[in-house]
Amino acid sequence: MSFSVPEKPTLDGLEASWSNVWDERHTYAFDPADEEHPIYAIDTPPPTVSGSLHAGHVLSYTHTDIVARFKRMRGHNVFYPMGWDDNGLPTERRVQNYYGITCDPSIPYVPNFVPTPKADSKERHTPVSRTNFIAACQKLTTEDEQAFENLWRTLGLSVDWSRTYTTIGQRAQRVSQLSFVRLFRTGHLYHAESPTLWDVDFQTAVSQAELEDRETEGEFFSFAFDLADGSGRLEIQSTRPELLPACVALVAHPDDKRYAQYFGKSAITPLFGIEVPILAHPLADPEKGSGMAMVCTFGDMTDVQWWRDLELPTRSVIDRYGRMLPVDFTSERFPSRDPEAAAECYEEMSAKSVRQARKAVATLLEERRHFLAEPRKIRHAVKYYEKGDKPLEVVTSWQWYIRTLNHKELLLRLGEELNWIPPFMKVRYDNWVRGLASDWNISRQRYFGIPIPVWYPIDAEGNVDRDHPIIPEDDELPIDPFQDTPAGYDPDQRGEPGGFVGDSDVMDTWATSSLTPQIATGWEEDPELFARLFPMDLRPQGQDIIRTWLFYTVLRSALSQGELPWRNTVISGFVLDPDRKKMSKSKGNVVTPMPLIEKHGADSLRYWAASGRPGVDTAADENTMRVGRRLAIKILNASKFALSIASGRLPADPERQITLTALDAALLEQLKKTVALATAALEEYDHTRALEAVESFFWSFCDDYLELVKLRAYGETVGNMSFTFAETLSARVTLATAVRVFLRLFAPFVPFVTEEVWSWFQAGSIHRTEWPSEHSVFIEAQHLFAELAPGSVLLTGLAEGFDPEAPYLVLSRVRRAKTEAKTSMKTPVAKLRVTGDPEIISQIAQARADLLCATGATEIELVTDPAQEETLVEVELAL
RNA sequence: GGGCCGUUGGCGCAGUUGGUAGCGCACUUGCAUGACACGCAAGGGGUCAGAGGUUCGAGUCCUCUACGGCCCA
Repeated sequence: MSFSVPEKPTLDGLEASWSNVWDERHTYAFDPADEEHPIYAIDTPPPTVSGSLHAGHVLSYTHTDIVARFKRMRGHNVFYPMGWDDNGLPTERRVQNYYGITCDPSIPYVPNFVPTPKADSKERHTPVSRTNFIAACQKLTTEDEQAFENLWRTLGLSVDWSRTYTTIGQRAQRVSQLSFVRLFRTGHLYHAESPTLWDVDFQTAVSQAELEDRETEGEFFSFAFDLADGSGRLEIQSTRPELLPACVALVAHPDDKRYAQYFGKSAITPLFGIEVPILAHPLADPEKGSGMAMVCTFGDMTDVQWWRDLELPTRSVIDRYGRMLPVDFTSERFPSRDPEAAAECYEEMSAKSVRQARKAVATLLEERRHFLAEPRKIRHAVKYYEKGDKPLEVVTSWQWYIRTLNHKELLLRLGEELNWIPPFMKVRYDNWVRGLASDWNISRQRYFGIPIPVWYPIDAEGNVDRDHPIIPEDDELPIDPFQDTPAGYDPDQRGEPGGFVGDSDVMDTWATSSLTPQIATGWEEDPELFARLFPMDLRPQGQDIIRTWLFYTVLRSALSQGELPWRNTVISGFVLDPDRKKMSKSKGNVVTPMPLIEKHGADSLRYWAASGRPGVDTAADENTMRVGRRLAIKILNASKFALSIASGRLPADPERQITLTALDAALLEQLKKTVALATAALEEYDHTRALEAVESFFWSFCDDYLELVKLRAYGETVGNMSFTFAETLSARVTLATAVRVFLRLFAPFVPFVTEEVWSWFQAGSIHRTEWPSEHSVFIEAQHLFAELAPGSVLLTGLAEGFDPEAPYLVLSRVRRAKTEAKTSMKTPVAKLRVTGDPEIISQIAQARADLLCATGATEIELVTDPAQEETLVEVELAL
């Protein structure tokens, strides 16, 4: 066995040197030509490049990398690409702030425009054309992606970087648009003018998954509706009286006895005098306010449901900017009994913001004595866009929807088929699917996204005909309906009567990132590859995006492939700051990884990540990283020591047949058990248990086994004792085997230090070496033996039932005696007597020479006493 | 309001099918010994959030409560 160990091994610089070597040698490349090995395909989460990578990413991506490395060593052809999510609103916002520009589609394109980082953040943003804006987005995301890749390489992720994709790239555009047109043709996608949650600042529609409830101060107003037949009046309580002109009905719960007599009658809206029906609906909450609610088009999504279920008319009063629309109370839509009075009241509100209008209408209600009680301050949950600052409004607009509501059962069944790690995470998916309230709106009124691949005809009068969208053919894709012309039209017909117009919207980012399995595996591009890779094996992801990313991906795959996109999902927990608070930008407690790598080393950071179980929140604990660093250093030193002893010069005259000593054989047995345990744990995605098993075996190897056998392994004469060639060789083979095996068991966790040590004595990457098995341990020992002593034969002779704990106990008791005497471990032992039952004594006898060497005793007296249950070790030091 | 997870020595965590508690860090006391002082040895420290139940026996199963966290209304 030949090897070259640095004089003073170090962890410093391993990240840079080995990540370069891995890159140059394509160590982690997926081999599409390999038909022999089973494929293991990972659907990596594409991180949002407009954000920054934090310790949470390190946790989850390291877990995935451990799986990738384990599977690769188990002989799988691992498909492990990285994606970057650079599409969408977060990127737009970063670009706006970074370059100080804002998109204005009405401005013409400037060919030589070069965005430059803005020095002063307070400076006004410069408006630029849509094309220039998109170019700026592309420039910045490219730079951001490079920084992300560097971090991942430094962390040692075994990604195949030749297969990187982005969610705004050509491939993603084609896949997203292709999926769009396919879903349109199969009826899973539709276009409708319907009430939609709308952010008035961002000027875009928002989907159910992007909602956030926020506790907000509000006022509960109590006012009266007169019954239309003049027989009395009804009390209504509402937080949004400005919607009174938009009222289309009153509803109460069908079982609410207080109101049973009124169902079927009608009432008159105060101030505006519009007659509205009184109806029953189970969603009306008898406990809330007076138990009777007014339905307005639209205050919230409950209104939308009432409006749908009860087939009510539409009276929109709020525009897309959150201002009150003009209303004509003589029209059919707003049939007021007293149009003049209604118009006079509405005059106070028209064109005002929602808040101002609320104030105005409250004043009117007060003046005209419609209030039944003083307004009452309350705190209530109001829906916001998760990135927005103003409450969402419901506006009616044209949007594209993917059907979800009629697929609930299918989606639940697929959730059942998926292997969830940990299993309880499935509940979140089930709850989400059961609670779906609307189809998925994928239109976004933004710029940096994948265009909706649709045009609309313009009729002779110049009206856009949205009922007959023009859908491109598959082979035209990807298209930009702003640049490209539909078949059968000339470019100069754009916007003209009898011509066409492009859909100006882009797709929701999730509409693309829900297709990462299809994008990565070559769907509709490389059918052969796709057939081999899809469905994929693993989806790792955060628990916070089960209802978005996981759910949407399952949906897309269900609708286009009719099956799950992957077989397993590992859900990671959150990273908490060292005080066990959830990290968030607003708290300013976000832990960034690069400084941690610089301080502790990549292996140490990975060790920390590996100590967190899937689904369990884990604190960013530097202490654990220090432990990881200690382990890495120990691997370095112990390996160097064991290898240098094992490869020392041997005395001549080898014996022909050699049997391992009982202690050495027992160590190999322990090694086999450790291999079995770690392998089983990793197969179940329980990397924590695997690491614990390997780690604890390794420390016992260093502290007990190594100490016991080192003199024997040197093969020198110690005092009055000398070892045979066979005894020395037995120790050396065992040491070298142990190093080879535990390095590989550690390799998925700490890839840098294990690769470093491996390179001292083996050709090729450890990460491409076969994972050890119980069966292989002894075979490897034989191979090493053949190298160390050519021509000799190693007999099995593995000692059944030999427990190394027996000699370890004696060693430990002698150490205790020395510690208690506050003396050096080198202190000789004058007398050593062990009393115990016959089995224990016989085991200790088999390690007698090793014990004499390690304890510094010249003789060991063994007393057999079947009555001695607990082994008694008597030590007398030669002080 | 509904759901999920957690509560084990000062801190961070293990505890497979129920059988009188383990690990690491920290702490204390020592040790220059043929790799490692970023080391080694030994030691002290917990009636497993609380109450009740099942059982010969519960950290481990059941019920309730409290506290913490997250998700959804």
